[in-house]
Amino acid sequence: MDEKKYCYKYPHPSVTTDCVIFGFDGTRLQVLLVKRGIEPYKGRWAFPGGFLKMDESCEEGALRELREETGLTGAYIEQFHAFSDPHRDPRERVITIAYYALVKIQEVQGGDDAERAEWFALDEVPPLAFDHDRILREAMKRLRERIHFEPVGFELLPEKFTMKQLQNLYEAILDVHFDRRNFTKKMLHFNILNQLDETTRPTPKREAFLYSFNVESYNELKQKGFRLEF
Amino acid sequence: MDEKKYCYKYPHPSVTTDCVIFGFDGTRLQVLLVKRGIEPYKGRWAFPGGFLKMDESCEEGALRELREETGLTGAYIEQFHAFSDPHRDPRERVITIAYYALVKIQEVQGGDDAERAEWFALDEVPPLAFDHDRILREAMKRLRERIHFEPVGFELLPEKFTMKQLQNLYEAILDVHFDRRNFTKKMLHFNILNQLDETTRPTPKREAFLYSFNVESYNELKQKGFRLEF
DNA sequence: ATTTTTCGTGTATTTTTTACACAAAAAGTG
DNA sequence: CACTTTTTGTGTAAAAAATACACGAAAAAT
Repeated sequence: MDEKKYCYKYPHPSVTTDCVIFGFDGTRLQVLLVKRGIEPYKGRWAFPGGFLKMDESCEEGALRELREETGLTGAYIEQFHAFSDPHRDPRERVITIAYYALVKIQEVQGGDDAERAEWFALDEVPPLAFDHDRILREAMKRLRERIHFEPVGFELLPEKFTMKQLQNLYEAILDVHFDRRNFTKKMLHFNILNQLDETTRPTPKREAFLYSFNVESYNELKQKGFRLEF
Repeated sequence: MDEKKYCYKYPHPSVTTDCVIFGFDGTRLQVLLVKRGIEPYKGRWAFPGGFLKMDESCEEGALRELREETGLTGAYIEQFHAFSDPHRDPRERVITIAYYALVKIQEVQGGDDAERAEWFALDEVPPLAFDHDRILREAMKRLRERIHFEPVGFELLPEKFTMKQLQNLYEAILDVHFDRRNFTKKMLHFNILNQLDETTRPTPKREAFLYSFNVESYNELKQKGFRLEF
């Protein structure tokens, strides 16, 4: 029989963490999904996540699940919402604390013990398990706000990137279009980019300058309470 | 004996909601605290909150606790963070989903069955129970961000208010100072204010125009994805 | 009547945003 | 090799927004 040895005077909900993992392929935003191997929603795609242990904070739990299910370690994660509809899980009362992670997509491919994990472009995400469709919408909404206060590119782009990639990223997240020249001008004015001497090696057409983020300048700027305007 | 009849195969944390209630007295931001009547932290001030029931969402739970502990009904609340340090409550593992409420302070005074509730100006908040000091800091941080996307004055100011009150509110939340003339100009350009024919009745010195928010214009503007800039 | 406080208002200057076009680099084509 | 195609770097003029700033009028207190 399954022994139920943890007893309480009042009913307690289960608590899970789920993690929406964002990556950027240079053109489009992507999310990493895992295929569920068990009921409910067996065979459906979902965000990696699972039950919280009693001796870990939600952040620790989210990072652990990330590692276990996708092989990702030390990702940048940020909590964005707790989902608590009493019937969001058909089995029992489960509250999930949702995080989003920003990862460099090219550092994730391969090396994962989770073959069940797969990247999907945002506009090609299949119907998800549980209320994960809603979770994704909320994650996007939060990311869109976040980008005004933090240069999320730090986490999503490779060390070296072109101005076009950076612009593509902002356009993908905010779903807008910028004039190429004005975007460059504005971005450089923030003074948080290093223009490198190198250019793109496997050049597509004409080779472009590479940039990297200047963490020191960014932190300095942030101290003064600035905002990235777009 | 205290019967423990709710049993699970794995340990479950307790889940509570807590609510940081912001009000504005025309000059300063205030928060509503309740004095704890029981251990732990008996006699310390804390945010109203309590255990979540199994058949209610966190939002419902937060609103219920608000009503029970302060008499407030139908407040505007917004979830902002789940606090989950394994030792944040000395008794047992408790995860709290924290909300902030924005209320019209003048509609709250009196009428409360909770005499234990009291308003404190932000810079006069006493040391709080549990990790509520941290919760307050996070709530402020979130409110400060929120104000760039939503006119929080809708909820914090009375129906009719003066431009000075509105300016004081923005200054209190953002902790900055604006030029009176420039603030007025900018605010009116958003076109979400109705200038009323009335002026302040119990006039302090010279009477000032009263304004109200124009919800329709605001919603229109919001649809287009605008941002309040300050 | 005088003083004190708060209110409403406008303009000139600076800064930021926006719109916009051409020449050079590389690759692909035949 | 010439030619075409795609992508890159770059600057300027016009419009809009942000800023700095001062005085006269209304009301209350004395």
